[in-house]
Amino acid sequence: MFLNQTSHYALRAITGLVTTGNSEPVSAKDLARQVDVPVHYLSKIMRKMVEAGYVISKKGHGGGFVLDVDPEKLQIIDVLTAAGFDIDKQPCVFGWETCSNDKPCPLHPVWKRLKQCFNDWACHTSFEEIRLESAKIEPPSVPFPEKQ
Amino acid sequence: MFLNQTSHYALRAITGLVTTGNSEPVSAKDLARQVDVPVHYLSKIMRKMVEAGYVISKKGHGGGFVLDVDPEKLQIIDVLTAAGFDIDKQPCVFGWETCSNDKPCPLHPVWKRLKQCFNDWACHTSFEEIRLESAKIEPPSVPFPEKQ
DNA sequence: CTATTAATAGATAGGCAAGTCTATTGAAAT
DNA sequence: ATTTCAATAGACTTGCCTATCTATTAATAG
Repeated sequence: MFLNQTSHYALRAITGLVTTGNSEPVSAKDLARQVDVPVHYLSKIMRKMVEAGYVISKKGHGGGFVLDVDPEKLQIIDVLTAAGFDIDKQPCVFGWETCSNDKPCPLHPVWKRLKQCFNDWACHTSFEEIRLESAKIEPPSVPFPEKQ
Repeated sequence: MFLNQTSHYALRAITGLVTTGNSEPVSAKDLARQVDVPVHYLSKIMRKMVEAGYVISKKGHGGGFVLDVDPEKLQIIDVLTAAGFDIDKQPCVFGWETCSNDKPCPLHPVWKRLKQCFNDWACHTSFEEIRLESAKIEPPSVPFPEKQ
């Protein structure tokens, strides 16, 4: 639910980098397989992460992507924003152009509560937390079946 | 943000019915104009609301839709569900088929928190509350400009 | 009865996000 | 130098949700 495919993929990709926690570059190909995202599509998304400064990309032989931030300092909202998500740009449930706190649509107060709740989650969940939580987790027996 | 167009429209439509609070049928045409949703599309959505038993439809001259529940008893989740939304069917961020509390994906614990938060909101917000909140609100000077 | 209003059903079309393909650039290894 | 690996760029295609259109059914008014 929520968010679009691109945002999901972005979260997956960064989670992938964070949990492998390697200083060696991970190629788009490998990362794509690990987090189950189409390679070329992932590349595009990773470009955005690079532009946002969360990841460094190395071209050529042995190249790939390396995380370039302390997972402690990286919140979910950062990745979503880099992927193009903007909570403030999200129109209210009614399509009123003028909808705002001053001129709210009928669902505004209620909708605002949900937004607030989402925002808290996105702003206060770091990838360090995700790393720690996922460390407890055993991956499924065949995590990402090789595609031929 | 969140949810799809259909869910948004459903919330708008029911909000429209609740806030006019009339026992007279409101035609799809009028409701469509009021809440700014394409008529035919709205009709399809309203069908679902009828099937769920939240609305009664009257055909023919003077017909339309009438709310058939106490707004107090109608929660946002009910309308979303009737519109086809199912929070449990929503796949986790990683596409793992097996993802569950037992075999969670790396983002599962964190994602679960968001779902919980959404769920609380959807289950504990009634249309009576929406009605009350929206009663305080003045609609924009030209709420829904007539289309010609 | 007939005309008119309105919901319903199903088929069809549109638009945009998602995904793919091809070519290019860049870096390392041999 | 040359080959090979890998990111980048951008054009192109696909698929699905959204929206529209047409015909049908149903109910009320006169």
